[in-house]
Amino acid sequence: MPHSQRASLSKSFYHQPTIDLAQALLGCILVKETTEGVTSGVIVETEAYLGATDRAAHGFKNRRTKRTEIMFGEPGHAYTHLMHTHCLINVVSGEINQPESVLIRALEPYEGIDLMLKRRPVNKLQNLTSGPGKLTKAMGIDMNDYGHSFLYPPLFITEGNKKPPHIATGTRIGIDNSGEAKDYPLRFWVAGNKFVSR
DNA sequence: TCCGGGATTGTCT
DNA sequence: GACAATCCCGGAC
Repeated sequence: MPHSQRASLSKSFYHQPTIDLAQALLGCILVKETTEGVTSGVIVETEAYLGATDRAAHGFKNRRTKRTEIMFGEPGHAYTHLMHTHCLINVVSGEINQPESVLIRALEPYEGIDLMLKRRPVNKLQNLTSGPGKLTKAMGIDMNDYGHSFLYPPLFITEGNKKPPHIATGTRIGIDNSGEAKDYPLRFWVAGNKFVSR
């Protein structure tokens, strides 16, 4: 059975602490269904953003705006936002009124690779979804997905097949202007995987 | 209304 | 390694 037909992860999965969730998501499958077809990929890289106390997070000091609103709600929803010309996707975590999230930074392509290549032509498969802006374009994820629940199609997450991966840890990418927060070890990836962003 | 900046990527040197 | 592309968001005025 293709992963796109498997059941999504349960609601309780998203209620674990943000750092635990960031690691638990590694090896799971992100699926997006559109009229063009189904695409999916194994999550191989994530970053945790700890909300009120994390200067690098959009929810720092509980800053609540139209953009960050979804993070103050229930975990398990999609927080999409624009960065330069790209759309980035996060999994909302933390309980109500805790603006925390997990950024999905890289995928290993799984289903619908032809469709992903059509949306985002690249020479090497390794470049297809190995970055937060790359994977959203390849899968057709955009601001229309803001606030969508990962429990249901057309955008959802299923359990992976493989055993729990070996997880490597490091500092987050692209937040050099965030004071001491730039040194927090909140980036997680599948050790040795070719599709990690860097 | 204006202005500065950003959780990126691709291209050029 | 450096830098431009490109555009929405949020704060200031």
